[in-house]
Amino acid sequence: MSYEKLTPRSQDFSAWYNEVVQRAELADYAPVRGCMVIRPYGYALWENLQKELDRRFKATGHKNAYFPLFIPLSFIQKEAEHIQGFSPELAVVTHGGGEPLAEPLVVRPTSETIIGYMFKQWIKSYRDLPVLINQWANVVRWEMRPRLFLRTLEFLWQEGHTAHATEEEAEEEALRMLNIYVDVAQNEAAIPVIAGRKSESEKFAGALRSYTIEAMMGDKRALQAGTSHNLGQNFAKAFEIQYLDKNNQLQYCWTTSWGMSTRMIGAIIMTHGDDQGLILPPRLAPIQVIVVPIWRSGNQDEKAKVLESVERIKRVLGETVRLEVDAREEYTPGWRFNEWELRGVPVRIEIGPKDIQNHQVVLARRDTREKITISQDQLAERVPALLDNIQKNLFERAKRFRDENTIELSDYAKFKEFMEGEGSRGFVRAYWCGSRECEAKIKEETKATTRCIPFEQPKSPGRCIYCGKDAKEQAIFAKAY
RNA sequence: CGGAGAGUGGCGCAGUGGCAGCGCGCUUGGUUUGGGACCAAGAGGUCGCCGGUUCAAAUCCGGCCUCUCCGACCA
Repeated sequence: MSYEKLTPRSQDFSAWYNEVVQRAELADYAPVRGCMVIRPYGYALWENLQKELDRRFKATGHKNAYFPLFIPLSFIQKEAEHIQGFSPELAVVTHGGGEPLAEPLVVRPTSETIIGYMFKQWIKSYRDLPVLINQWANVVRWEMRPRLFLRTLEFLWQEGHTAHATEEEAEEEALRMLNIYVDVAQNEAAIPVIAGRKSESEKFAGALRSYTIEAMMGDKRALQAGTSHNLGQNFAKAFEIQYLDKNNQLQYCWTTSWGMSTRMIGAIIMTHGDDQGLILPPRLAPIQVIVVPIWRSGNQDEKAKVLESVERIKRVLGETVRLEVDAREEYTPGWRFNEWELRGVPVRIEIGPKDIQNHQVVLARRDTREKITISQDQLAERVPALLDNIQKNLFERAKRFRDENTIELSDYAKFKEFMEGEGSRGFVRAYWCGSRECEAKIKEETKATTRCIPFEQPKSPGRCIYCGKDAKEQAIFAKAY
């Protein structure tokens, strides 16, 4: 590990981001362009996020299953908008076992089609509904410009797929799952998000309506952190997912799909990190507390006493918090402090000869880098409370940052000025008439896209920021990842 | 696919035709340890690939490949 300082966030955000990902050992570049290796520390973070999502999916009645990686090309082509949206980024297998394949196989970019095909086999009656399925999987999209965690050719995610008897049920499901994403993003990842509907041009290829949660990153750009789609009957019709209702009438199902990916790890890094490196929200941090013992070398007695206290700390906290000890003698305390700050551990416990003497420890919190000295007797009470406090603080801090960088505008000249130049100055809330033309013009002229039409809207209607015509709703505009 | 930059020990770089180097990391020994310690001795390289020029190429010429960053596209 090098001694070199990270590139400051303010100087070059993407250099900072790449350095943090690699030096914190979250991930590394793979030998194939656009592919990455998720290292144990990064994977542990993903597993914690998975647990929180999975728990909520199961609590709302969903069951996990697994569908194949390969999809017949013809499946993808069945839904018109779907193939249009995905064909540019498909990885296609043309040979197998040394022979050309009769029909090329697509490596799944998402699984609506193959799951739709299976739903057709499984669903016959209204009694079979709803079908509530989730799968944890990898998917492949041949992206032009990859970026660690945010956009890689292969990524990990969960994709939920459900089938319902009525439009209302499907709509309710899509919103229910979006709310779970809001909950996980805000309460686990400490990332404030704006929930809303995607515009027609930004919605999922083949969906009736797409819902999204949008977050603001540390460079004020927007990141889509999760999506949920009401697919209407589009896929049901393409794959003939039909059931007989109570009146013996054949009906098409209403389906949904929803996903959250390893991109969330990128969101966590870019929302909370600082010039020292990563800052992980306690609830998802693989290591919540790192203990750094300190002693003078050659003083065996002192070392024994310090390590004895460390054992006591482990006994007191080991059951309730994810705790590790870094007792490496080849690194000075200062080196270890920096190392664990780079890796984003929320709380550090420093314990050395002075502390032993006074029966105390030093707690250093990662978010504010503040140090507090407490009695060892208070550990069991103070450490979990501190973790909670950090979790809250991270969320509040990120929310404040987002709100400070969100502006409501009604004048297009001001809008343009706000979006001008490289980088981003934040989110704009503005009335928008809903037309594709205005949206496209705005994008062309400012590089800002509609991120979502938030559920929370002002009471009164207004005038479109671009064309000035009547507009029922406001949209969030921003430069996005 | 357009624009920019880079490929030389694990990482970061220097090296404009003549012995392949520096810093960090790594190994060993010793001294250290409350905010990125120090000393000493080591290990580690077909200089991205192919071809050409030359007595001689990391260096010059031609071609190719790869990666990163910025744009178009996207979870």
